[in-house]
Amino acid sequence: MARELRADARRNRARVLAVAAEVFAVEGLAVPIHEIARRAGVGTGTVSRHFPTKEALYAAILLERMERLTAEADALAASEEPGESFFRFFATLVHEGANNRGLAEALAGAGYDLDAASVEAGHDVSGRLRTLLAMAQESGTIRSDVEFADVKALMVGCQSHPGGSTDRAALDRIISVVCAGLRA
Amino acid sequence: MARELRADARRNRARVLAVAAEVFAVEGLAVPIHEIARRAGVGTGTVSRHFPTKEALYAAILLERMERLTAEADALAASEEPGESFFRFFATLVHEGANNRGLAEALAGAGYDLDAASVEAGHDVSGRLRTLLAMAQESGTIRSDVEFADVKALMVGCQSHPGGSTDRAALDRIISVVCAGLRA
DNA sequence: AGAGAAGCGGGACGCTCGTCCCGGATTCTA
DNA sequence: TAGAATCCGGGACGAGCGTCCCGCTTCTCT
Repeated sequence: MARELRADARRNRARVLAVAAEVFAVEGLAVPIHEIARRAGVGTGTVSRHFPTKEALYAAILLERMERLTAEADALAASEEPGESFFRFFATLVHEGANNRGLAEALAGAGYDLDAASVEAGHDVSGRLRTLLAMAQESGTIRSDVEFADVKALMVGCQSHPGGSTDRAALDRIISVVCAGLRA
Repeated sequence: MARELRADARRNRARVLAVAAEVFAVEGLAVPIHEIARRAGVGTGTVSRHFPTKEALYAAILLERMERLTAEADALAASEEPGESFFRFFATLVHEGANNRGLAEALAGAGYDLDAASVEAGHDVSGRLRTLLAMAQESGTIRSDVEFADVKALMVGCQSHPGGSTDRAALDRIISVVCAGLRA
């Protein structure tokens, strides 16, 4: 089943992936497929052959990014400071999402059911955040009454900060507000 | 220009307004006009005659609600505790938005340019929040480095809390987290 | 180099949604 | 109560989008 792809097909596939990653990051998941095809200099048929559905296209892009994020979370979970680990991962997610509208939308659940796919692939970003939260609460760093849904909502809010992709200071400021509020 | 509306026309207009208010609150601004017409027991033409565009329809609904909110903000601004006034108004907005998806989307700027219309009508909810924030910072209750955009982003986050329309405790909890974080 | 397979382009199709329009029904007025 | 003004219903139309398909091109392998 692992048929070799023809050389031009490989090239086109890579072009589409690169363009789509860029476009999704900057403009969100709502960009039309036609537009991605146009910018990649290919026909729409080429896109939909490599990625039968739109969901498949950004799953290919976002799952890779989620893999990196879960790896980072696992490293943090192994560290010795549960509280700081949570704050650090939270900040990472916010920054990542602010610079990648597509990812932010996916994490916010605004898109298709990408969450299920990521869980299945073992790249469950939300799950790691939940784990780190539990550890931080266990250690007494974070208010014990906050729930995971609260944290997720706050994360979505931070990511929605206008100009968050350019104004790094603003992002750090809003993160510090949230983290201060979460502290026990 | 103030031509009297025919009796059946008045009835239909009121039905459409009532149904639309309900539907927008529960399901957000994305519901099709056809669906609103169907639930109101009316043709789509009837809706679009009374409200030439979709934006006009929910402007008619949301502006009234925004009017109440700005009035409340003005009352709070006249009180003697700038800090608490801000927190109270913030909480009001979050609760209101959590129980009214359409309003939350409008405040988040997700919809059309309703903000401009509300400013023109003197029901500038965002503006009032900005004013209360400035007063609270002046009085030293709130960190002086936070900006209005930060507050707005946090508000959007709180409103996006899943099940915020049913779980009032969760809403109060996340609000308390944010307010604690904002304190100087 | 030539045959056959693999891939490409972009138009076609189906769907959803907002807006417009017109023949017919309803209400108002004299 | 009859004529005229007003309003209603819902189908038509156009725009935007995702997906599929087919005639043609390009690559690969011998």
